[in-house]
Amino acid sequence: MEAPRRSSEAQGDSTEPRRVGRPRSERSRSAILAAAGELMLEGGLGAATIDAIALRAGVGKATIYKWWPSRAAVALEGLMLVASDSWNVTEGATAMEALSEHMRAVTRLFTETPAGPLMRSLVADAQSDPAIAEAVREQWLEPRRAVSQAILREGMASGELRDDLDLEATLDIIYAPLYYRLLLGHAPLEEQAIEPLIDMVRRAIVGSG
Amino acid sequence: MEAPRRSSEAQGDSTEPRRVGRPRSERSRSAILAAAGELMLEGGLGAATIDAIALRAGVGKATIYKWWPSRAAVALEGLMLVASDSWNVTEGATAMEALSEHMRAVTRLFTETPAGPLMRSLVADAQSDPAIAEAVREQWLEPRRAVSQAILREGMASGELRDDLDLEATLDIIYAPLYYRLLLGHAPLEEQAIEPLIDMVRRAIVGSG
Amino acid sequence: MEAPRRSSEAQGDSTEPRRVGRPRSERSRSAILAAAGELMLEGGLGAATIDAIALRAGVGKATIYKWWPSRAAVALEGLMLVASDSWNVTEGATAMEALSEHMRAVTRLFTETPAGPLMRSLVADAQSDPAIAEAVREQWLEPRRAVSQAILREGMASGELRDDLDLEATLDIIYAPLYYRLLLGHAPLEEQAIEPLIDMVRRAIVGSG
Amino acid sequence: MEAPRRSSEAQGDSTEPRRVGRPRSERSRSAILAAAGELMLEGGLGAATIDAIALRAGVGKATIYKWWPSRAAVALEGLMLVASDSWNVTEGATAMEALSEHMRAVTRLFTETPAGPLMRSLVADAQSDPAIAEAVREQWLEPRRAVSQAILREGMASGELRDDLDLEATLDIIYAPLYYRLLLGHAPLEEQAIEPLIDMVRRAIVGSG
DNA sequence: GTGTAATCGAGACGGTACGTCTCGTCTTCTG
DNA sequence: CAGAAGACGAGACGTACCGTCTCGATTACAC
Repeated sequence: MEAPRRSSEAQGDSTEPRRVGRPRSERSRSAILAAAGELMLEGGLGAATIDAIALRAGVGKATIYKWWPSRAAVALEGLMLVASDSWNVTEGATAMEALSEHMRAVTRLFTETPAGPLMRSLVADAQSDPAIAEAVREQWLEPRRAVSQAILREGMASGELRDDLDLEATLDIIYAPLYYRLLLGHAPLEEQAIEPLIDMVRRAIVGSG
Repeated sequence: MEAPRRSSEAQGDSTEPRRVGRPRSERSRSAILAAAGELMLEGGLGAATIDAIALRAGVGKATIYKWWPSRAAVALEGLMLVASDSWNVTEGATAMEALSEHMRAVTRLFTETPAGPLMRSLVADAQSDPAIAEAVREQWLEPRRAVSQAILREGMASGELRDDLDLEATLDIIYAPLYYRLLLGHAPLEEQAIEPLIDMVRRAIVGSG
Repeated sequence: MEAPRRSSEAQGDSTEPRRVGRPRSERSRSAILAAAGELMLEGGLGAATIDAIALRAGVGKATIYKWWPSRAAVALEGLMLVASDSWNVTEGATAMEALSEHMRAVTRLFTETPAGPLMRSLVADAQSDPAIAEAVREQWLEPRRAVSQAILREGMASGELRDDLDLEATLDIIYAPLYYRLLLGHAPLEEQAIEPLIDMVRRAIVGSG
Repeated sequence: MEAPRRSSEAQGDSTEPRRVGRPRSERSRSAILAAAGELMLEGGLGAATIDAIALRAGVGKATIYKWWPSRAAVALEGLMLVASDSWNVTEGATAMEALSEHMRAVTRLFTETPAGPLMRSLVADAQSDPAIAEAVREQWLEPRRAVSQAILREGMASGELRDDLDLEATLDIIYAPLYYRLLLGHAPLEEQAIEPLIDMVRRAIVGSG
């Protein structure tokens, strides 16, 4: 996949790429992302074929392929869109309060927005396409993990958390159960239902002293 | 999906089903499972198409569809086969020792056998087919979780583990990171690499006294 | 195809082939022929698959292949059965009367018995299998043409018919329109509807003197 | 079958069907027709499977199914193509001369071009599919019969032919033997071999006075 | 009666072709 | 000249029959 060739939030690269001809239609872009999200919510992931997205969005298939290299890239950008404003870290809170709220926010994101189906689609496609897997890791997972990592470092510095935490392992303990439940569905993924998971995290990382 | 209509481990049902006609060929069954496993190892999950499995196994496609309702059902049975003897619980060990060894065994299973690719294929397909998701949960996840659950109960009774553990959450803490790493690949899934994860589990579930 | 390996009307070959073991079941043979005829009448020729015939007849497929080399062979024998007693030549009649009645008999055979669908099946299969074509010619066409040929020779000898008839061409003029209508269905194939065809034959072969 | 949804000879329907999108590829159309004809000549009718045609033509199977509803429809259009310029009526000739030449032209068409195999394929398929049968009658048989019918009417008007001819029966006498020999192969279908058939027709339809 | 041997039903098997679907690319016309 | 419309080559899908191959059960003759 190697990431969308272009994306909307042009990350300020000064070398603008020959601005000639008809500019990209913003209408198309948002219609495509919306159609993809809707189809995944309505008919499951299998319903969001490229043909179906193009039809629903009133867009030519080539337009999709022009801007995104694969269905997963569309999903990834859709995910970014949906999740864009849902990663606010609670200010002036303890590390454990911030982490708890973060876990609840991820849960709400997965259950109350198209982010859940979009993420499931991404993980599914990532299993057979390493490029998609890498894009998910680099563009989705790592940025989010960085948020929690900062909280953890702060908590370790303040003495609230153990000072011998393995950061990678701790992040896995925090996130893994949420993705595990999203993908396997063996247990509910709801705000209340994850409190026991938060407790497990607390016991594992708060200083025992 | 509703599981293979028949499987190998004929569970001794006394009402034998009219033994007429040519019996099922054991050769076909094992060739199909073997071909599926090989193809997943060689060419990734995308390479294990039904056509390719049939070709590799020297088998008609209809034979596959006769005994398994979907590609995922083949993978599930292949998984059972590969994993059949790898779930031995360490006898006479503490709960934490047993759980540690269990986590290492799962890790080895995923990394050193076709079980890893098979499981990845199953989870991927489960995202767009609820029947597959249910089969994975009922035939794979739950039986394995039952093993750990027994260990946990024993540890709680003996006082080795906290007596206020939420079993579901504990099981998620144990298994989720392994599947998370298998599916996302953001961190290594090796026997040494998971020691920090085992530590996290230990801190979360061993009595703090 | 090369003709049924064995058929019912055992033509008394003295070298009997070791008459031990269970003899052929007459029940199977007639059930197969009946099922084939019924299926062709009911669902068109496409419905008379070997699988369907075996199912309808309550017979194993192998039993069919044991005694007939192809679906066409079954049809051919079914045709013989249906047509067995319908080729009586009118005695003591003029050649033209005999031929007229013969054409009407063929017409009745094709429209009022399974012989029509059976013949259509045979001709269809003969287009892609030369062996079937040959069997149809040798076992069906030629014997019937011989009947008309005898009538023609007699009529030529008696002076009723022209004495310069080309026999092959005459036989084609007699039979071809009937098969043409059976196979293409562009015009009705009924006893009354073929009177004009009989007239054409009369004009072509009766002496003009 | 209901005939190709569109064909080449666009019959000038004023309601043009929204000319947007990529137009149909003429290359594909002719490659498919050519491949079908070649395969029938080379390997018999059984060799002209849709898979084989698509492979030979370098075309996706869906492209064939998009424009033709069945293998027979492809054959029918191939037949039109092959036969397109072979139905010229001899001008300024007697009716009997015109009919004779017409019968010879049909014979040449069946023996010296792919039209023979194509027609055999069509008739074979027509036996189990009424839609194909109707297409053959309406799109092939009737237009050709109309040619002969015109000749017959003229000949009857001029007094060259009997004035009491039954047209349907006469057309059958003319065409049936040719198709009969094509389909059954009991007698040669060559230009010389059909002279006796032409004689039979002459005797049947030329005024006896 | 008791073999012995061929037949029977049932149905699983390796294949081939079917007709449908989705993919990602290409080609044309329209705004 | 960007983009919608949609045709295209490719190839996997799941189904239907093909003709062959086991099976166990059933005959009937030969001993």
